[in-house]
Amino acid sequence: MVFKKRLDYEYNSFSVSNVPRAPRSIRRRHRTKRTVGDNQICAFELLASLAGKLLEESESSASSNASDGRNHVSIASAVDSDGTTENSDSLKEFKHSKNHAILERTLTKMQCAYSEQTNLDLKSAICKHNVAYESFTGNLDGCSPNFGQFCDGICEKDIKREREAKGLESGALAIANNCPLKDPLDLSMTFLAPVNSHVDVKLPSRSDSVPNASFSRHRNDIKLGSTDEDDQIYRCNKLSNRFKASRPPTHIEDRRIRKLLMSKYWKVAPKLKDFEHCKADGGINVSNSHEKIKNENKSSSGASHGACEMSSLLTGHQASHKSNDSHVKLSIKSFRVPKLCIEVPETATVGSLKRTVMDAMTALLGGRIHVGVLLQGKKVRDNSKTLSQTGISSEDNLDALGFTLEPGPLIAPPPLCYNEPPLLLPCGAAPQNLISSLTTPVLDTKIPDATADPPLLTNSAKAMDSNYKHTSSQTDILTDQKLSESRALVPVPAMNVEVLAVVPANQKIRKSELARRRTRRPFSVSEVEALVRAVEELGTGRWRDVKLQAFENVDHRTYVDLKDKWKTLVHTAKISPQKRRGEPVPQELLDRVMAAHAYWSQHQANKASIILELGELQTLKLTEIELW
DNA sequence: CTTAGGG
DNA sequence: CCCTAAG
Repeated sequence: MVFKKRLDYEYNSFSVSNVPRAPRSIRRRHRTKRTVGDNQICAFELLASLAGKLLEESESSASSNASDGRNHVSIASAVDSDGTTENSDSLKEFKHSKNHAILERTLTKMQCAYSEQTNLDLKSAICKHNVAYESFTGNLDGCSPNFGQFCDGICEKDIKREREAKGLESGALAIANNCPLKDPLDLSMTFLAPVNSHVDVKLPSRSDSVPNASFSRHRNDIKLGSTDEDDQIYRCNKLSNRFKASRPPTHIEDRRIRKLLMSKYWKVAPKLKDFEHCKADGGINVSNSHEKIKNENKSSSGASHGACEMSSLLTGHQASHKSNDSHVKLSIKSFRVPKLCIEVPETATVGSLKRTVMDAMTALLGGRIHVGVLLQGKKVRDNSKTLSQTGISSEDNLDALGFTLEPGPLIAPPPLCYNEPPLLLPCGAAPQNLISSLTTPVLDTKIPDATADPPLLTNSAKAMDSNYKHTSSQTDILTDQKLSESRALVPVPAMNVEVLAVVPANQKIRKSELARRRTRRPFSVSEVEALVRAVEELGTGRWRDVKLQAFENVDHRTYVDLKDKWKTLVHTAKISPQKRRGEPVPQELLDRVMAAHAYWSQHQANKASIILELGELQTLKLTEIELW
């Protein structure tokens, strides 16, 4: 190839190629240590994936699942708190998916159980079952990078510790945990997300309604576990094996996963109708049980009016009282996060699971969510009225005050968080994925740093094993579950159409972009300069080398990116300045681009012409000589 | 994995 | 930027 030819070519005692390529093996070794950023597949991606998968699954129905013998791990975060019988009905539907990992079964169980205690007091229910909550923060205001700000210490382990709402000053919406984390197997998940609402509220996650299962999150981690007292179904044996990661996940792996998810599960268009109605307190249901969703819809009651109530409901228990200074203080103790069922292949990595959950949650919370106010069950639509005029200041009415999370316009959630690793945790804590482990707290994985590779897939097999042991010792059900190959994550949104919009499943959303497209990162002039210099030296056929030489430590610039950029640079240089867009590239650089382009083009065609070329391309010549 | 190109 | 064929 051209490349080799160049190596052989010498002119005036210097080789054309100033940097001979090392043997592949060596180069590879070198590369292995390189990390590729962009691993953090944001929540939305996950969601998208889930949604797609879910939809597909729902159509293909459970039969396929059962028959193919594949096992999936399903995670449900909560059950509706307002005990309506529909829950039980819908829950039954879960049973058909026998192939699902125990977790799902557990969940089902829990749900059923839950339905029986519909009107359980939130507090009592939670405490009774020792459901623990941890919280993480998220930005409801459209997926801002802040989403990743999962602060430690946000967790509230005691209801009494709930902080007082700070009036209308804070724009944060917080979900706090009311119970101590007593059971390591908690599945509850709590969110602490800043929102634009002008009320600082704490919301216990939906877990409040799900006594048996909960997602708990420790320091940015969500733990999965079952608290089922009778049978600790949550067996991680198998799972642990599956999640073993012999090596850190590579960029490629991530992409593979994404590819799989995207290609396989996005094809089936979701039948939104099936999800049109959802419980008033509904949420995103990720599950492959189509029927279940239908049932829920059927039975759903309050959801019919308005797309809004469906998504999430700040569940009651808002304690409020009128202060002396005529301020209305509200303390929303719980915020229901819609049920979140996630199904992932047994072979999925922990990292992918984390991302899946993250995506699901992000999609849920990341959309343009609006806050609705309910008074006496009625929606207060007039934003201009004062609280007192509305009656919200009335002591009597405060108890009847409710908040809802309403899906905004059918707009894809802001992409911000997609690519920006949620890991940019301001808290200073090591960035971590939402869910650090499926098993016990022991699993907490360390996530290197925001810029490092996604920790998602970095769990060491060892750690996993140990964790698993821990878990398995308590339960062994998953043992016979063979989580076979996998399938992509299947998100099954079970909410109204509007809510669905929040999920990437909505076809109106550029699924591809939402799901996997990396964030656009325009090259800066300095980057272009570096690229040009490298290409001048190395030519246009050695992108890997260019990458190594000029962008070695810039993870988000792959050699393909560089190649593409060069392509565009050449194009840019050819078109009139008026047609150029973006940050203007100095003409000087463009000239060099053209020179190098012409130069290396010639070389490719005829290496012998290099002498002539050198004579003509002074800039290039100088650069090369200098480097040589 | 890299390259090279089309999308 | 993505995706893919090719090597």
